[in-house]
Amino acid sequence: MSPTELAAPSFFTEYLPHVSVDCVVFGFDAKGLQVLLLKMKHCDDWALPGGFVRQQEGVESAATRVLQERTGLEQVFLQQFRVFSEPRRSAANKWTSENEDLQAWLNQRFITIGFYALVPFEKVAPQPDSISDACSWWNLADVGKLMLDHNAILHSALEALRLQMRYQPIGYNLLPEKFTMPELQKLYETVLGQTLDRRNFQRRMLDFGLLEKLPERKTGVAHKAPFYYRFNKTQYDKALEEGLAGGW
Amino acid sequence: MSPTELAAPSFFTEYLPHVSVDCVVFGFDAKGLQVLLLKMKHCDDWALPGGFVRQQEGVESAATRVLQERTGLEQVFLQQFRVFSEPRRSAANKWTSENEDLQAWLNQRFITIGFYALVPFEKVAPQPDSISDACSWWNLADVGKLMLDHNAILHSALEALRLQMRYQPIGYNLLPEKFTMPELQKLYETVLGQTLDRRNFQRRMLDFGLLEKLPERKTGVAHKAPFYYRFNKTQYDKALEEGLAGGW
DNA sequence: CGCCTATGCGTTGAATTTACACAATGTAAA
DNA sequence: TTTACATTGTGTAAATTCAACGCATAGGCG
Repeated sequence: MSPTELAAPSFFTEYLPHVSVDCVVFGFDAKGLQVLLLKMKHCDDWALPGGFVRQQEGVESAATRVLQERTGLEQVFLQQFRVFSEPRRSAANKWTSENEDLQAWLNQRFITIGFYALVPFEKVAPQPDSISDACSWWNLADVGKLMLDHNAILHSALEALRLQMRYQPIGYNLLPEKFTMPELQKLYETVLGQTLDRRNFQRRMLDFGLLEKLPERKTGVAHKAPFYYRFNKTQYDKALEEGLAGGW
Repeated sequence: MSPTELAAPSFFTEYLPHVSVDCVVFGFDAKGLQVLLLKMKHCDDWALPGGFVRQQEGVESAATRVLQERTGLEQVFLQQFRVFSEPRRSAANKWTSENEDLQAWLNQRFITIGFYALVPFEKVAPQPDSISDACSWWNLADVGKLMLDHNAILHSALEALRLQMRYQPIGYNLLPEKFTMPELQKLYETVLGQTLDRRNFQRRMLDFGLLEKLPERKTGVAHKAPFYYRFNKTQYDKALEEGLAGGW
């Protein structure tokens, strides 16, 4: 081996061994709740976007980096929710690659730190990574069998998100800056998986004191045009810190 | 090196590198909420009980093993709540030991998975580990500066516990099998850090349907003797699964 | 220009939460 | 023994919150 080969960058020197991060990226559009998935090379499975932790970074940075690379977004709402570490979860790893370093890296046992992210659907430009050949949104209801235990991770993320909604507001990261009350309600109904009374929902949301009603109405819409609202970021962040009162 | 030395057990072959678990063990007695801490050798700091993850075990098993070794308890309520991974959190590691293997191991960068545990105070037999020379309960209010970022971990665990109380019952793992309503209330007040109305508390707890009133009263107590209660384990576990209604 | 659908705003009764009142019990002091 | 006192058991009324529903209005569409 030549010195240059010895000095060649390796996954084993760049990243912490045995540790990965996986991100459940939620987006929201008219069709409902969407999840960002990667189509893995050399196999039919889709997988959650994931990555590894550099020798000198924290897991949040690693997840932020993954998110930036897959979505192009700099600022995302990111929340770690659980570690998945059963030894057998990695047992199915049977990667083959011309790159021996990569192959050995991927066939390690991994413990993975699960994050969920809430991102503005329409601002995302999905980008596959080096071991996948596609990256795209999937409607939550259409997601099939995923790689390894990624179905369990996805399911767990949704549970964590539903729990979070009980005491923290959501929406700032999932909706465009201006949105209507029916759109906000649709978001809540979709994530919670239940319908809510239109009038009680509106009263409750307004009572939280996070919304600012704009003077303009949505245009080009059939029937009565709803007003636009936007979040008061100051109040919103305060509610994230201190929590909301009740919950659904 | 002889073959036997090569085959000698090493932390690096037994455990996953860079990964640790730390446990915030909560107990409860008449003096309030207690935390189990270890006095580290060769330094004045106290620390949370922690350990490492074997090559073929999950992080929950690792934490359970740590708990078993420090408390003697087999069955404990254990909940992972966050990963602590800032690179600089390990920067303060300056362990020295005659055991070079151990020294190199301890001076790695670690990401640690935080767990909190709820245990029956009076059944615990605290046992120090190999790198500590004492293991004992501390009243939460008396805890001073801990090793590394363990103060932050402890604080974060308490926050997670308070959050959990909003939608899940606690007490089964923190109280003796038979307990009085004032004892249960004291537990809630201590963890939440606020006083609660005695009569409303009782009504609410009973309405949850988790308690069974026993025909006996506490004896040897000044003033009116309160009845004993115990948890209905079936209902309790159901509530852990499905969550409670409201919250404080 | 009326029809239909969805929004804005409001009302009412039920359910829950909160704040107290009062009797009962057992210890300890008078 | 009696009395005082602290604490528990049970109940109730007011206040607040929650849930279900009514109705007028706006705006596109035939």
